[in-house]
Amino acid sequence: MSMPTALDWSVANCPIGRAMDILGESGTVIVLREIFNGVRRFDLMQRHSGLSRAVLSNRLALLVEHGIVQRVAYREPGDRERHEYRLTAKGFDLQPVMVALADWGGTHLSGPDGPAVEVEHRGCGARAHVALVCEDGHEIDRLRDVRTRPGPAAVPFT
Amino acid sequence: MSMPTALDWSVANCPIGRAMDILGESGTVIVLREIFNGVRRFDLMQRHSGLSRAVLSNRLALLVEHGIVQRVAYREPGDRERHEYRLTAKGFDLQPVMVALADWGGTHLSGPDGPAVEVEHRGCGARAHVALVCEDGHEIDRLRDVRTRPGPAAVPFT
DNA sequence: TGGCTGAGTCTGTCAAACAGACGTAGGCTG
DNA sequence: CAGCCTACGTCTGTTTGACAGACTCAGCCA
Repeated sequence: MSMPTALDWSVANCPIGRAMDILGESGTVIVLREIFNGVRRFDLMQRHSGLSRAVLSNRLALLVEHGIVQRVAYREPGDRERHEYRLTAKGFDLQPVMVALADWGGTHLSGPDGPAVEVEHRGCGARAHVALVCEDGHEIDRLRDVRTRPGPAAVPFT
Repeated sequence: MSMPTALDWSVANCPIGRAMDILGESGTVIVLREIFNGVRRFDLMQRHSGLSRAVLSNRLALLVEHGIVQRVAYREPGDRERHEYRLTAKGFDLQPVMVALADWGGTHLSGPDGPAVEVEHRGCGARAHVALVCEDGHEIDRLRDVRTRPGPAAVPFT
């Protein structure tokens, strides 16, 4: 075979697999959507997302455990101490994933009226979307110009 | 409240929610990873991904149903007719999602040796990653410069 | 004829999701 | 200070889904 591909490499430590171990749990991405949208408190998150309390509680614990969100105590005047959930830097780095999802969903899964949410460039006001760029700075507009290759930690597939 | 956010809008037709109705089923993204990596046949896909046959069968049917992959008949000489699974244009448009996931997983979930898979710009050979750009052509390097806003099909949240 | 391969389907068990009730801590109201 | 309200969970019983592994079936091959 002349073209080596990710075919021949073990999938045990694949970054997509590892990411999906966390994000693939049902509800995780929905929770992240709420937090990216500024919903930080349990109750509002539950009502807004429609997830059951048990699952929301579980997914928040999972995200905290992986350092994607952190649980922060705060106290509003005349109220008892509460906690809210905020993105860490690691969590914030998921923004391209979220925008890519919103982009695809808005393009391919919206009704005739268009998407219910858009992503905008703050200040400029234009719609933002994800693009592929390479480290030499080229913007890649033909997606087929991209392929996967084994990285430093690749292990052959048996 | 001076800052309108996606907070106040119904989530029923949210593009991320709709996307996750498909991609959030456990295994869907793993199947897509295999297909993006060029694995097109049931048996190899099953062995390579580690998914059970039943789930793989289900997820492929789901992806076909949503027009993300198509089932194509082919026949190798001296063999009976078989089928393989290929991305449609709609499926191919998921590439930014996959690259964003690989990017994040490679950065935040790899062992000390680095990621097992990288994405390269074919020809140029440099690593590719996702970036946010706005429709006026600005590259957005500070992610906080991006926010969500209600789109044309937004519905108030009660 | 019987075996092999690719591509699924079936079965029985076990984990997880759901709706909805319950618990609890602390402030507030009468 | 008794009882209520709110925010934030946990518990329970039912049902759905995942998993491993056996079974099926079609067609080529020896």
